[in-house]
Parts: sequence; C-alpha cells; structure tokens
Amino acid sequence: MQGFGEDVLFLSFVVGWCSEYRSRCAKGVGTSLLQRSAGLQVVKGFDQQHEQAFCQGPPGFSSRVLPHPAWAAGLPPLFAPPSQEQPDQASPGHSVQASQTQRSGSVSRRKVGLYQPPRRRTPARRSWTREEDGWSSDSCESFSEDSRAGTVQEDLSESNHSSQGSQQTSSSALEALLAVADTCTNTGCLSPEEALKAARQRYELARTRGPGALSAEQDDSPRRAGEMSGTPRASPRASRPGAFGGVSKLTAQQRRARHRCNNPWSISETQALLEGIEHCGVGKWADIQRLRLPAIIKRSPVDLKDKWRNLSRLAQDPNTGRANNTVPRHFLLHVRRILGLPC
DNA sequence: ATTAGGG
DNA sequence: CCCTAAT
Repeated sequence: MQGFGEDVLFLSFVVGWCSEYRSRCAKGVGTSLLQRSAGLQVVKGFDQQHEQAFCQGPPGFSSRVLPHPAWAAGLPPLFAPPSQEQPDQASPGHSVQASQTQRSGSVSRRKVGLYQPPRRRTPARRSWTREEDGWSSDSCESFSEDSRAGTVQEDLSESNHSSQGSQQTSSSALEALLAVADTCTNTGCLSPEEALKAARQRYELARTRGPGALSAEQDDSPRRAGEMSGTPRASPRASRPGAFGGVSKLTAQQRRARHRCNNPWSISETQALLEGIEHCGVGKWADIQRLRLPAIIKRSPVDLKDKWRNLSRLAQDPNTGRANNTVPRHFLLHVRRILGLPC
C-alpha cells in the first residue's frame, strides 16, 4: 500500500478545496475553473490571481489540482450495453491495478436470505421458466451487456455521455470525490478516516465498475406528473446529522402530517443498490450506505433493505409488486444470480 | 446502531 | 414506506 499516504494527502486537500469552494460560492466569486472541472455552476466574475493561487493547491499539489488519476480512470459501467468504442481509455499512467483480487470470491456470495414468497394471491401471469421467458443460462451471463434494456440505456445516457471525454469523466469522478469530502466537512458524521475509507471504496467501485457507478443521479426518478402529493421530496429524512445524514425519529405529529412518503426508486438508484450489494454483500445495508453512492445517498439503510426485499421478491416472482414497475429485466436477472437462482 | 420482518 | 423486535 504505497499510495495510501498519498491518498490521505489528496483527500485532505480536496476537503480543504470544498470549503474554499463553498466560501467562494457564498461570496459569489471565482468558481469558473471549479465549474469547468467539476461541472458546477458558474457564478460570476472571478479574480484570476486568486484562482490561480487557489488552483495551485497547498504546497506539494501544484500539478495535482484535479482528480487523482485513479479517480479519473474509467471503465464501462456494469449495466451499460456493450459499447463499441471505449477501446481501453487506459488509466493515465497511474497504477490502477492493485486489488483486482478481492473482488472475485469473498463478498456478496454469502448467506443470502431467500424471501420465500408467502402464498401470493393472483395466479401466475408469467413464470420464470427458461423456455417461455428466456431464462437461458447465457441470458444470465449477458446481464451486464443486455442491449435490450432500452430504459436503462436512457437512464444511463447521462453517465455514458460523461464517459465520452476523459475530461468529463474526470468531472464525474471529481463530483463523486467532492461528495465524500463534502460530507466529511459538512456533517462531521464521517471522520477523515471514514471518509477516506469511503473514498477508497468508491474508487475501487469506480475502477471495477466504471464511472457510471459514481455519476450522480440528476433527478431521473420516475416521478409521475401530478404525483407530488404533498410530501417534500427533498431529504425525506435528513433533518439532523446522524449515521447517514439524519435518521428520523419522527414525532407523532410529524408522522401524522406526512402520511406516507412515496419516492419511487429510479433505475439508477436501483442500479446503485445492486452495485453496492455487489461490493458489500447482501444484508450489509449500512455498509452500502456508507459507500455514499450519489444515486442512493438519500436512501436509508432500511430503504435499501426494503428495496432489496422487493427486488428479491420480484426476481422470484414476476407477479409481485406493482404491475407498472420499471425494474429492467436484466436487473432481475442479476438479482437472481445473487440469490443463486437459476437464470 | 443495525438488521430482519410484519404491516 | 413505516414500525418494532431483536441483536
């Protein structure tokens, strides 16, 4: 682990950078370079010299202003359809090849609770049989490259775009890093060590899964038109800092006020959950949440658990759940694979 | 604090 | 999603 100390330095630098960025925003000055590199919004005129100095970073970072090469390194997202190009986009020089090992065996294939479908009501509209529904063994293999998934393609178009140019890929990776660092500075709920751990985990994820795993979700949730039924969508449970930004202990009043939230899971959220499960294993909801994947950063560990339960049910019985659910079929194939079910 | 499961 | 029991 030679690069570790380096990463610590880098992270601390970024943390400082974040607070500087915030204060700049507060003053309404000089964010153009940051905007350029992180895809953030331009504020207005800025002072060249200050920005120069700022971008120099602390001593020792003169040429390391922007994403750690490791973060910038991109691989095709797990769920993306096979892309013709993206030949190698090799990581810029930097050694990004350690620990490819730990991915294979250990995690995610352990005690997996099979949610036994408790006597479902309706007779089967469809069943998971190989013949009639295409559960061939290779359809399971091709999970990560199923091009039939038009919905996903749409859903991921954003992140795919961002993998077009290396610059934008960097932006995406940078945003991911910023998210971690930001959480660290803001909420204090992550110690620097925890933040670093999260950062490293996410780096691993980015490296093995591709930048798609890190690209933030731009509100692509399938929120129907007239469906904003009163509930403030933003931060359903982010009232005060806690394990993941605020565990809600609602008062009786609050509970009555908001009867029941309905925040349908977007496809990218679902994808992020599956990525997290791949990474941490089934049942490790808190760990997954600590990865701080942007797409599911607002979902509590319990939310993750519930979603997994639903996915698991759905994967075992397509008749389960809402008829209009948008979970792509190959996601369910993936779930089945995790569950050790025939695909 | 986390997780599983019922509602 | 919410709530609670059990770790």
